[in-house]
Amino acid sequence: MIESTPVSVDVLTLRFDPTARTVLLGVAPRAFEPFAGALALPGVLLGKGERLREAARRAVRDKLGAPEEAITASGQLTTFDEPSRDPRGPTLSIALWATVDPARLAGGAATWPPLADVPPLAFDHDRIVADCRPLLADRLWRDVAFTAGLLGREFTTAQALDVTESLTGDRPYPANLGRIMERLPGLARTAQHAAALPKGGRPPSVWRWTS
Amino acid sequence: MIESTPVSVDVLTLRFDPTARTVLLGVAPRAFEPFAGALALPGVLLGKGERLREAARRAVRDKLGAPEEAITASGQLTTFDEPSRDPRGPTLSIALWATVDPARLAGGAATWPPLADVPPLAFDHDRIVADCRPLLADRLWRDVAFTAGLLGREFTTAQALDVTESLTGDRPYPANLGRIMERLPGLARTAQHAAALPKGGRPPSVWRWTS
DNA sequence: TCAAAAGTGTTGTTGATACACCCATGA
DNA sequence: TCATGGGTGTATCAACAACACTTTTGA
Repeated sequence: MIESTPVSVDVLTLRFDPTARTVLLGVAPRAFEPFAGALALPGVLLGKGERLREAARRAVRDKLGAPEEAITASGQLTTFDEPSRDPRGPTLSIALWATVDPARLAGGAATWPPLADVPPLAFDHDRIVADCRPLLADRLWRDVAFTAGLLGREFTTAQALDVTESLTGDRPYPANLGRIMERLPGLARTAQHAAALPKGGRPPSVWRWTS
Repeated sequence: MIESTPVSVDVLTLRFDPTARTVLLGVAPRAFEPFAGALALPGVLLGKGERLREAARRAVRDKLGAPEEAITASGQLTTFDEPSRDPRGPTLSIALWATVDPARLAGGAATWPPLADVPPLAFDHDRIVADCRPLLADRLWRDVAFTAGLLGREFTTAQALDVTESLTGDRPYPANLGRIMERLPGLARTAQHAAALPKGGRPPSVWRWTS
C-alpha cells in the first residue's frame, strides 16, 4: 500500500479597501515551526471527507481570525506539487481564492498588505501568489461570484476602477470599464450617485447586482 | 491529528486517430472492486513525494498499458472533491490530461471511444469528463504543448480541422484555421503537401513545429 | 472659476466569423 | 469534367483601446 501525501489548502484571501483604494491580501504570522513567526498564506490540512471550500473557510477563520460570515465567495485555483515545498516532507498544496467583506471583519492576527506588494512569505507561498495573480486578474469581470464577492453588492465606478487596477496592474479608461459593466448580465447602473472623492470631481454612479 | 484524505490522479488520455479522423479517450475496465469490470479513466493513488505528472504517467502505463515513451505531454485540469465520489470513502481526485502518440502504442487492455461519445464510466468519471471537456477545448491552439502533443510534430490542415472539430464540436472554416495557425509562434506551414484524402480533393499543406 | 474625475461620443485596431471564388486532386 | 475539399481574398461584426469633449462636483 502506498503511503499517501498530506494535502493542504492554502487560501489567497482578498479584500478591497475603499480607503486605500487597493485590493489587500490576508496573511498571518505562523504560530509553529517551521517558519514560526514568518508571514504565510492561511492554510490548513484537508480533513478526511472535508470539502475544499470548507477547508478554505476554516483556514481563513483559524489563521486570519475572520468570522465565517465575512467570507463572501471562494473557488479553486491550482495545485502545487513540488515535493520539497515543505521541509517536513512532501505535501500537496491546493490553492483557493476567497473574498471577504471588510465590514464584517473582527480583529485577528492578520496583516493585509496590498496584493501588488506582498512581503516575502514562508514555504513556497511567494511562488503561489506569483503564479495565481494572473489567474485572479483573469477572473475579474468574468466570474461574477468572484467580482461580486470582492466589490460587494453595491459599488461605484471609482471602486471598480481601483479594483481593476490592483488586479491587472493598469487602470482602464472609466468610459471603457463602464461599457464592460453595462454588458455584464446581472449588473446594472442605478440612478444614484455616490459622494465625490476627497479631491473633488464628478460623483461616480452606483452599480448594483440584480440577481 | 486530522486523518488525511487519499489523493487519486485521474487522467484524460487523448489520442488523435487520423483514420477515424477523431480524438479518442483512453479508458480501461477496472480490475478490482468497486466497479470491477466497468470502464473508467486510468487513475492511481498519488504516492508520497510523487509529482502529479509522474502519477499520471504511471496511471497511463499501468491502466491503459501504454509505454511511457508514448506520452507526449501532460498537464493539470481541476480537482474534484465530492466526499461521496468513491464508495470506499472520501478521496480527492485531481484530473490531468495526457496526450499519447498512437504510433508508439503497444497493445494493452485499453479501449478508445471517441471523446465526443464516451460510454458510461465508473465513479464520477462521467462528470469529470463532462466538466473537463471545455477545459480541453480551450487549450487547443493556446497551449502549444497540448496541441503539439495531440497532433504530433508534423500534421496536415485536414487533421487540424478534424482535431478542432472533435474538441470544440464544430468544424472551423479551413481558411480561418489556417490563419490561426499562421499566427501561432512555433508553428509554420511547410512547402510540402500531403496526399489527398481518399475521396479526392486538394492535397492539404503540412505544418511543422519549429521549436 | 479652476482642478479633478466621471461620463458621452467617436474612431481605429484587432480577432472571429462567414462566404465567394480559385486551385489541385481522384475517379 | 465533375465532385471533393483545401487555399486565397474579402466583407462584416464585435470587443477593445484610445482619446476629444462634456458634465458635475469640491475648493
